Amino acid sequence: MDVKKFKQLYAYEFPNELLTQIQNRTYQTNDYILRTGDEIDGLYFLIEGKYYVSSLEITGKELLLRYSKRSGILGDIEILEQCAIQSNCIAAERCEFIYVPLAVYEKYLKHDMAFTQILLKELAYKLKTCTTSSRVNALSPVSVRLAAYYCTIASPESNSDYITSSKLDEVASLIGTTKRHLNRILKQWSEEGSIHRDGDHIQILNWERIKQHSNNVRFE
Amino acid sequence: MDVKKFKQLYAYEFPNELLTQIQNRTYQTNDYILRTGDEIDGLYFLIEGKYYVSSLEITGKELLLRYSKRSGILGDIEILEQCAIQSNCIAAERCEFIYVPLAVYEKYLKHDMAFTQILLKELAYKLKTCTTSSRVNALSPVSVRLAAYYCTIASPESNSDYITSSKLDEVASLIGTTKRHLNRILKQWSEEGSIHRDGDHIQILNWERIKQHSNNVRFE
DNA sequence: TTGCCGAAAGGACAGGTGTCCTCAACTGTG
DNA sequence: CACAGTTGAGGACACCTGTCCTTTCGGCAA
Repeated sequence: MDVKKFKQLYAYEFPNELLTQIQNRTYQTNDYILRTGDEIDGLYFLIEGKYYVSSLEITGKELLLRYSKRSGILGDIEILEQCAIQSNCIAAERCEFIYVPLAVYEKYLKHDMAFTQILLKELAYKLKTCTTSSRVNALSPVSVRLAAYYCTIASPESNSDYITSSKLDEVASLIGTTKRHLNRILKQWSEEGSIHRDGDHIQILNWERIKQHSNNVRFE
Repeated sequence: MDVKKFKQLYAYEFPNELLTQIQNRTYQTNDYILRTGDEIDGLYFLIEGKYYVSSLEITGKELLLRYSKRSGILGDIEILEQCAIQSNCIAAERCEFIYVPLAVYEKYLKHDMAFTQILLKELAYKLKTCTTSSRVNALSPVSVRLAAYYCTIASPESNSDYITSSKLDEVASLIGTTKRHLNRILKQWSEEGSIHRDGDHIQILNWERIKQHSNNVRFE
């Protein structure tokens, strides 16, 4: 149980009597953590890894809503609004969560001021970034969004200039466009020498240029 | 002081000793309630009227983020994230707010569980709708957004089929487009007989058709 | 090896949308 | 009344982007 890590990240210590009831949950890359429409069963606190949140359209299209690494909470909206899961939450890499069952929240933590403050902070943060990205998404052309996407997922620590194109198709739907269009943009970037395509991999040759394309937009 | 109204809407009663410190604030149509970049001074609880939240782009473009009537809180993100005001909040009609100075929140209400729960609920609700509209906005053509806009602002109670086009230009930037394009769409709707343009006013002749155009999207 | 199949890339085309510009109507001033 | 300035509508054009379709290529079975 990584409660130490949890304490570090969220500045909160669970009461001792609850320790037996909270769990560790681990997900591998591409695992679904939450699935749209399902019922929520508790709160998930990210303590390691990275995940993304995407939502399905009426039209079958998908849209990347948020990217989270280090400290991020899942299930909060659903529990507070008492609604079905709003979006798909998928592990972008191996993820570890501290899982608090809904019953534990309802019975104890709901009345715990310090804990409530964590949720409050998190929601405010999410809302702020959602607002930003809403704005940006609505007004940025695909090329900017794609560049922003690369800038976002390229963890500064991972030195690999290779971005495993986890299916170009997938990337496309994540930023709300089509593979066709991504190809167009990638071709253009290839021609200007900013990237090199190598089968399923895309090698960024000129990060500066890509950052420039991204226009400072990030999916945080 | 409309604390009764407040209690009704938010199911919370201020401690007696705070009653002298909270205020009533009234805004007329088109008044700015909050202005992007300013410092936040407190929490605003809507108890009467309607306002909208819009945000300015780097490019100078504007985008309608949210429309609120009955019960809506302003200033929460800013206070919790300790940041400058994120968006412009403007009265769409005469608005009344209960205003809680920042100091009062910090000193008393921050530690009040019931009050914190209100904020928590509100944030969850906002986040949920923001997520929805983000999705929708990113994938709906302007015609849908315009229809949705009309459907949203046309309060069911106001029988007037006239929508004061509070400057077509303004509407355009609010839904993230240009006046030119709105003209195109309005002309089309005119031709199909759904609306009638009459100077600065737009008369909706066929609400059903407009609702159809709106594709069930709303800016709530 | 040959041929079929599925995936990926890209060509062609159309529709949505922004920009720029022109024309017409309206307003205020002399 | 005449004229200049302002504002709104709409024409022309170009670009962004999605859809559909063709071509190419690698893998796999006969």
